[in-house]
Amino acid sequence: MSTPQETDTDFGWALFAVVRRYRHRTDELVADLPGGPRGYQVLLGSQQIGPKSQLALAHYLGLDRTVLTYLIDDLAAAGLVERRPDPADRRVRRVELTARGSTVLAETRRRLRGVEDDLLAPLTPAQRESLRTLLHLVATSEDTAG
Amino acid sequence: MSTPQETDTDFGWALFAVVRRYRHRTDELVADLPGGPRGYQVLLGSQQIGPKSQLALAHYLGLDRTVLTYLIDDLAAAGLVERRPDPADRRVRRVELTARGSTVLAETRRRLRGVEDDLLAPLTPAQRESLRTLLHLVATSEDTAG
DNA sequence: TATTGTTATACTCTATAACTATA
DNA sequence: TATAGTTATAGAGTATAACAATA
Repeated sequence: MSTPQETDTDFGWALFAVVRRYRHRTDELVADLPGGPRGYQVLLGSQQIGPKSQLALAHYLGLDRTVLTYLIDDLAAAGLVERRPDPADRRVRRVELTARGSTVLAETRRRLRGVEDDLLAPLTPAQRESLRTLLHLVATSEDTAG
Repeated sequence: MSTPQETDTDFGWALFAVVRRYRHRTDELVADLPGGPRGYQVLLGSQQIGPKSQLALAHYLGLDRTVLTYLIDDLAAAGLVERRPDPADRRVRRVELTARGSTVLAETRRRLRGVEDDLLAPLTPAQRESLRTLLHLVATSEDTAG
C-alpha cells in the first residue's frame, strides 16, 4: 500500500488494452479484405517496402513465409497484388500492389484513420502527436536485446 | 507525393510493431505459467479487480468465459488461484490469488518490468513517463464508439 | 426465464516439415 | 549445398452451442 508501483508494469497492460480496442473497432473495416487484418498488413507492407521478395516481406511483417503464401494467393486472386518474377533471380517473386490494390489500401487507410482519431479523441492534439511520435520511436528503434 | 500523410495511420502500425517485439521478448518469461501469456493476464487481472466472478473477470480481460474456465483450471491445478464459492450467490465462483500465486505474479511482474525498461530504453526518462501516461489514458478512457 | 459456469464440437490460425525450382 | 516459394500435416487457439446448477 505504501509503494505506489502499481502502474509500473502497466505499460504492457495498457498496450494490450489499447490493441484490443483498436482491433475490436477495426476488424469490421478490414473484414472484406482477403485475409482480413493480416491481408491489410500485407498490402500496407508491400507499399512500404516496395516490390521485394515474399521472404523479405515476411520478415518485415513478422509473419512466417508459409502464411504469406496463402495471404498473397487470396490477395492476388482478388486482383489487389501481383507476383512478378525477378529477372535477377528466378526463384524470387516480387510482390507488387496493383492499381486496384493501391486504391483499396488508400481507402482502407482512410477509414482506419477515422477509428484512430476516435480512439485518441480523449487526448489533446499535442498529446496525440506526442503519443504517435513516441510509439513510432519505440517501434523503429534498433533491437538491443539478443 | 505532395501530401505528407504517410505516417497518419502509422499509429496502428507502430502499435502492432511494439506489441510484436514486446511479446517476442516476454513470451519466454511467462512460458512456465499455466496458460502462458493469458495465464499471466488472468493472475494480474485477479489481483487488479479482486475476488470477483469468473464472468466479471472474463469481461475485464476481454476473454470469453469458456476460455477462462480452462485457464483457471490450469492455474488452480498449479495452486496459483482458488475458486471460492460466493455465499451470496451459489452460482458464482470467486477467483482469488493464493499466497503462492501472489508471489509468482510479483516475480513475473518484476521480470516483465525488465523487458519493458529494455524496450523503452531508446526514450529519455521523461519520454518514457509520457508514453506510459498517454497510453494509459487511451486504455482507460471511456469507449465513445458504439 | 435468466445467469454462472462447464463441457463438447467445429472452425481458424499457426508451426513444422517435406517438396519443387532455382542458385 | 543453400535459398525462395509451395504444399501438407498436425497442433494450438478460438468461437459456438448445448448443458447443469442456481437465481
